[in-house]
Amino acid sequence: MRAMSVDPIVNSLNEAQRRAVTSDADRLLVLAGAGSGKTRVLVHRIAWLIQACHLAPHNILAVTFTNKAAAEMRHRIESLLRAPLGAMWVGTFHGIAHRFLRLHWQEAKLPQNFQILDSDDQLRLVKRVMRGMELDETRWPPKQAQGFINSNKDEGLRPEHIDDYGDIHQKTLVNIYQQYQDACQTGGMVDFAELLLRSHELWLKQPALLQHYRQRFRHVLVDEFQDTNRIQYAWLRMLVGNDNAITIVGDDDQSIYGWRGARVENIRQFGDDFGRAEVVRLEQNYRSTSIILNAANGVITHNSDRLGKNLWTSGAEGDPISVYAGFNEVDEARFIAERIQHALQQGHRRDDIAILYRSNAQSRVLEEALLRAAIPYRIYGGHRFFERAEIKNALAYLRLICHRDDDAAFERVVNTPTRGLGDKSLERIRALARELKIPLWQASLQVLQHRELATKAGNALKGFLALIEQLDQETRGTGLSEQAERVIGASGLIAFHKNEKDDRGEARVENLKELISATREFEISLQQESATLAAFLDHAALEAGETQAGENEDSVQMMTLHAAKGLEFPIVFMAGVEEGLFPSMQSADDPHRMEEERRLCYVGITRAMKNLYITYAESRRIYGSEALHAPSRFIREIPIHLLQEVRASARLTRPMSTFDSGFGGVRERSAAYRGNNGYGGARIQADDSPYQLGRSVRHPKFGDGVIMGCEGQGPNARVRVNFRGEGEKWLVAQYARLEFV
DNA sequence: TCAGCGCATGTTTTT
DNA sequence: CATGCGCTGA
Repeated sequence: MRAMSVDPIVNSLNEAQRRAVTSDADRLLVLAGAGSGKTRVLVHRIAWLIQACHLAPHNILAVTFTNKAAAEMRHRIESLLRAPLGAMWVGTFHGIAHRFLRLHWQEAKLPQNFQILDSDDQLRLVKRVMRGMELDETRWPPKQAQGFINSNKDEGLRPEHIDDYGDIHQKTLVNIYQQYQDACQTGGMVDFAELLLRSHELWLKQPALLQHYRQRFRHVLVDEFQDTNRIQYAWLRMLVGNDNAITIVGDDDQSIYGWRGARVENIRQFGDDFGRAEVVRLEQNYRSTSIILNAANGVITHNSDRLGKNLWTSGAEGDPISVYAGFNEVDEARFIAERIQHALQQGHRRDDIAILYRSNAQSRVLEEALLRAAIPYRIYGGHRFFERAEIKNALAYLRLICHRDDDAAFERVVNTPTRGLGDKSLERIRALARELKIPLWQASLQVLQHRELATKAGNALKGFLALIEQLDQETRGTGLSEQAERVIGASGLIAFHKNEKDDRGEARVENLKELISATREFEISLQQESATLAAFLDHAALEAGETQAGENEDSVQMMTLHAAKGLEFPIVFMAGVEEGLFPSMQSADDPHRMEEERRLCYVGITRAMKNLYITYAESRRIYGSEALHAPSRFIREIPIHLLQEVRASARLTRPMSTFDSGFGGVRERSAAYRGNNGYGGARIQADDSPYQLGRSVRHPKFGDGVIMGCEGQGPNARVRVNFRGEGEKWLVAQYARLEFV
């Protein structure tokens, strides 16, 4: 390996990138603007450390925020070096902290088989603890308590470190935190924030261990440093110490997670705190046209709190940014769908196009518009695979099998599928568990022993305990996938979900089957012997699973602005760019939050490579009622010569011109708009086919529905109808006997 | 045990 | 508006 030339590592880099990659500074801060080759620098620097500085992969630790980023980084390093890097640690903060805790469970005072609690499990546990404290859930929202616990852990604080100011409210929350923590400890459970806090404390209390890792990790590299929170910062600080090297890469202008504890200040603090750092700025952008870049710069310069950086490109100027004012959100969506269709006709791939929005609630109308235009799309976000209820149920069975004391799992499935074990019996078990500070499983055994339950409930409980024991014994020594298959089969979950009356039941059964194949894939991806049930459960908890249906199909990408960070698309639509929505209303009063909104806008704009469309609606239905919003201040912050207003088709005259009125002047709405049917009506159809999109129809068998699409003409036309209850069907017009209603 | 009702609630999200 | 939750009654 050493004989290899380092040329490929540095040749393709620009001057700044090369300085960053080859720097011999112990503390290197790379301020990397959007699209400036951030990941590239990180990847090449690691390769450089290995090949030019002869650092063993074993001595390097690379930390990211998401599993996806970690996987991508490893992959890119390996393909650059053309060698696998088994010994190098690349992972998320949480993944790495977890690894430490697994290796040193004893020193960390955890049971060997401790389990990871995801936020859903955590909330349930918080609720349980609160019920034990007899707190009124309306006065003390469990979600808020959960947030309190997590944000304190993220700050590195234990209950005893929190000052309650003698305030009852605060006192109660601290108390909940304490009791929750006790419950975690007895149950051998660790939540996400705990992974970091615990491993930080582990080093604090075990200097020898810390020393060992300091000797091992000579160089630590961190991606997206602007997203680190306090505990992550402290964790890094401790691991690096005074003698090791650290490279951090980040962009203060892309800090959009302040609301969940990320501290941009960490970047600024880095220099002082770690000792003088060399700073390299990456300002040349390789992604976007200069118009898009200048727009982004125009917006972000309105923030005062910046380290300062100016992106530039040597590339083409490109097309102006299109701004469209929809008269309502349906019209806005219609416009977007129409433009997408146009782009597709020009030969663009659907994958090249993204629609970005501030809040998930916006996706629905957009989705409907794409559906109507028959454009395949994919929505990022929402529930991921391992977070789905049916999957969590199945996993709970598996968790109980390898860990009887897992109370979260116990609670979840003692009565799922329902087996006649009511809340009263359960409460008795919980009470005993609380009293004796023992897990629910053991409490159940005792309750049974003392015959404290009604016969029916008692038998149900006995049956449940026996089922778990039996499955454990039967599947001992069998492979993971076989075990999963057997357990899911015996749990009765399949029948349970099949019987659900919604049409969702079927999908759930499918998901359960997919879970079994996920265990198979897991076996294949690891060596057989390390693919244990416990390992799979960790995997499920730490990687919620990107698996989404239709992932491979070429489709338009829809996601929130947050979810878009780190991605790029030739064509980007930013929808709902209105005051109150984006920037969000709840950020209006706080200048810091307003700056974060602006950074979010900066992130959004810089996702676009060639074409950017900014759209907003003059009127939008929000929470049932209609709201009139002014165009977002962010539009005004873009230099006006970069913008081009897209006017609605000639059929209607706009009541307000975006530019003439100086944004947000006259808000008069003409009667012509009110009269239309909510489908962007007047403008949408010139079609003489009776099967118009959105039209309500009735079918003798399927009942009422709405036309979602139409192919062909005349009697042979095929019509796509979304029936209430029946879902979507394709019908041939001449046989369908559709009635218009 | 489960359906049905009234009520509160309503950004952004990874691990 | 629309969803999700807790509580109530059969």
